[in-house]
Formats: sequence, C-alpha cells, structure tokens
Amino acid sequence: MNSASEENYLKAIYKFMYDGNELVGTGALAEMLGVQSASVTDMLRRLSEKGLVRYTKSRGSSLTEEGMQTALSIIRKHRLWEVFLVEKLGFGWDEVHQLAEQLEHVKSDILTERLDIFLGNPSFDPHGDPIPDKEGKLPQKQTLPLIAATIGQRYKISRLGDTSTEFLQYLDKSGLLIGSFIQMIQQEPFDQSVTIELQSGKIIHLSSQVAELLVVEKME
Amino acid sequence: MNSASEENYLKAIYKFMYDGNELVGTGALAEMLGVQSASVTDMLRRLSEKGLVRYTKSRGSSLTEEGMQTALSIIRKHRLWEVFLVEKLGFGWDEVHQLAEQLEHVKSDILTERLDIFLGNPSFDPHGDPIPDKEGKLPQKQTLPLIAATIGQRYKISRLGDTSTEFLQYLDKSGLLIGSFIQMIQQEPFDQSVTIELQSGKIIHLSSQVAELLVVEKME
DNA sequence: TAAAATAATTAGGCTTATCTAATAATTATT
DNA sequence: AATAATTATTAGATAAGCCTAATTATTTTA
Ligand SMILES: [Mn+2]
Ligand SMILES: [Mn+2]
Ligand SMILES: [Mn+2]
Ligand SMILES: [Mn+2]
Repeated sequence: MNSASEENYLKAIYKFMYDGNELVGTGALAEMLGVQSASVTDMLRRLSEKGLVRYTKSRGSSLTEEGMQTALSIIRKHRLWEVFLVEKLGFGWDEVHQLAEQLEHVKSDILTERLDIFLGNPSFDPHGDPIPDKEGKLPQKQTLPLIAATIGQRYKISRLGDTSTEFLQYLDKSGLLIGSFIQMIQQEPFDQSVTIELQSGKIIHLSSQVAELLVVEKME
Repeated sequence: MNSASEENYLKAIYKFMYDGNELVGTGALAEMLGVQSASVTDMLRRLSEKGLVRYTKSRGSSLTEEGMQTALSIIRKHRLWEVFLVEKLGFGWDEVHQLAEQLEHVKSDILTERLDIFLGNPSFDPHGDPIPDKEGKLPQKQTLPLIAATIGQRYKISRLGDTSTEFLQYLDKSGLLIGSFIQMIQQEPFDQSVTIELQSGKIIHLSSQVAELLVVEKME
C-alpha cells in the first residue's frame, strides 16, 4: 500500500513522461511537488526500492510498468472525483482540483468502480482530460492546439495546457469553457495570435501564448 | 489543521463521553484505537497542548469545548459520507464504515455542506445514528415513554424516569439496561401494562408504572 | 493498611517524510 | 580542456506517530 506522498510523486513523474520527457530530473520534481531536491532523492530511492520507479543516480528517473499503472489508477480516481464534484455537487470546474487531490488517495477499488458507474462511465473530466479506464487505458480523441487550427473550421475546446488558477480565471473571464464551441476566424501571420468566434456570436482575440494552451477538438 | 490520526483520537474520546463517561482512560482509548497505551499518552499530551483535550496525568481525559466541536464535525462528515455511499452508490449499510473512515478526513467545509445538500440534509445515517448539523447540534432523537409506544415497533431503552436504587435493581433483575433493544408486543387496554420482547427473545410483562418510567427511542 | 493487581507513564527506538548546508557530479562556457 | 554554472547527492536534523520494556501511580483485595 502506497502513502499519499508516494502517490503524489508517482503522479508527478507520470505528468513529465506524459509531456514527452523520458527521464525526469530531481529538481523538476522538487519544483512540481513543492519540496527540496534532497527530499526527492530520498523518495526516488524508496520508490525504486519498491519497483515503481527506475532511478539512475544523477541521471534521472522514469516509471516502471507497475509505477505507470499505479499512477494511472490515481489519476483515474482524481478525474472521476472531479466529475462528481462538478456534475453532482455543482462545483465550478475551476474549484475542484484541490478537493480531488485529497479524494484521489482514498483506497478502495470497489468505491472507484461504483463511483464510475454512478457517474455514467465518463471518458473525460471537467477539464477535458481523459479518464483512464480500470485497466489504465486512456480514451483517445483527435485534438490539436488552437494555434495550429484551420481558418473557418469549427472546434470544441477540449483540454487545457495549463491549469493554473490565473489561466483558469482568464478563460472564465473571456467566456471560454471546456466543451464550448468556437470557430476559427483568422490568424495573424506576424505573431500567430488568433481571432475566434464564440457560440454566443462574440468575437474575441487571443494571444499566441493562450492559443498554444487551448487544446481543441475538430468538429465535423 | 489536525492530522487524520489526531481526528481519530478525538472521535474515540467523544464516543466514550457520549456513552456517559466523563473521563476516559488511556487504556480504553488504546484498545479502541488499536495502539499501545504509551502512544495514547503521547497523543493526549499533544492534543492537550493544542487545547482540544483536558488531560490529567494518570487520571483521565475529556474533550474541551473546541475538541468537542472538532469531533462533531468529523462525525458529521463520517455519517454524511455513509449516507452517500448507501443512498447514491448502492453499498450495503454494513460495508460503508471503513470507507467513511477515510472520507471523513477530507478537509473542506464547502464540500461537506454541498454533500449535505446533495443528500437532502439527512438527520440520521444508515445505522440510525444522528448526523450533527454544521454547528455541531445533534438532531433530537424521537423518544417517548414506553407506555406510549406502538405495537410491533422496535425500540432502544434510552433514559430512565427514575433512578432510585429500587427501580435500578428491578430493571437489572428483569434484564433491562440502558441501550438494550426491545420490541413492543402488546398493551393491555384495561391497565396500560405492556408486554415486550427482549433481544434475547425473552418475553416480559411490565406494569404501567414501570412503562411510564422507561424512556425509549424509536428504531428504524 | 499492606500487598497484589491493574493502569499509566517514561525512556529509548524506529520509520517516514521532510528540512538545511556541505559536497559531488554533470553540463555549459570560455 | 579547464573553469564556471547548474543540478543532484550526502550528511545530519527534526517532528509525528508509532513501538517495547522498565518504572510508577492508582485501585483492589486480603
Ligand atoms: Mn485536478
Ligand atoms: Mn482535471
Ligand atoms: Mn461508521
Ligand atoms: Mn454510521
């Protein structure tokens, strides 16, 4: 049985690997987890001991297959609880992360499976992130960053490349929500900034930085 | 912010006090919590330090007002989660305790309040135990003198209208104790005397004078 | 009320998860 | 390649929460 702390380290390593890094550095983990590097070195040794992490001194770490499955099961719980909080308790999608950080550590496979059924087996969480199934498989969908979108095409906002409170609040203010439909109007060749139309008809302008972080799904 | 372990100690002390003990012994707590007495002594010191427990070396402990409120808020969460697990996820009432033991430690007042609303502000959990409101007040349990009880209904003996030695000895002899479960079998219209069945299956007859002094609590 | 039994505390350890400061290893720059 | 900068590890502490064994305090019994 892993501690909540061990589970948080596994999730952190998973995130780096999911973002394409095949080896994660001690310092990067320390930063993400808000602890000192020395603490990370300690924990990586313990996780390596347990067979969840491949650790090579001073070189970097990665998840073993078992570590990967463990991480996915925690992420599954995190995202299912987020769906619960938004769909059933009426929380906003920007207020559920900290709660899910606690709920994801509740240990019970049967609870997770019953929650999944209660929620109607959702594939994506309120942020548009895929929910692994109980074998750890992620649902697929064809997505791209808004910055690479085609003029005239309609899209649905699918996922966010950043979930900082600042970014979430910015989107909220602009009327951009996960699941909302937009149309690509034009893109400025000079700075890559984009102009889009919301479903309401409102036209807004987004910087390339924002357009890079908005992951969209092509509509038919 | 209290740790899960501290919260479990507070709940344990609360339970003893709720059962009428005004001072709880170290050993009794150790037994209930499944730890050694030495560990309890340590923790009682820490909780006393924090102002949650009144601790007198070798004499016993009790909750302070703040400790009492804290305990009640954990019990509130525990029982609300139990309702959720049974009513919404379809668990049996006998399988939810261990899960609620984990869920009760999730820290968020707003989550508790939204859960409460989602569940329809229940007053009792699936085991018939009262759910404290957010000020820590317990719903009034519905009690009545046995003489006014309904035929066929099950009751728990809740309180005595007389505590004279004679009465206590009479009850003891009859096998009637506070907290014991009984079922109302019949009532004689002529003299109001009642016939009840004990949990043991034994049938006994009580005069109206006695039935007036036995305060019972309706079971589900 | 003295001895015996029971209950509680103290002393000394252990593990996990963290920290700071010092040192070492790796990578980047002249 | 040598030096500087960056990154990671080691060494030594600390706090929470637990343990066992030894000692003390309290209560019961003779
Ligand atoms: Mn989240
Ligand atoms: Mn999410
Ligand atoms: Mn329970
Ligand atoms: Mn209960």
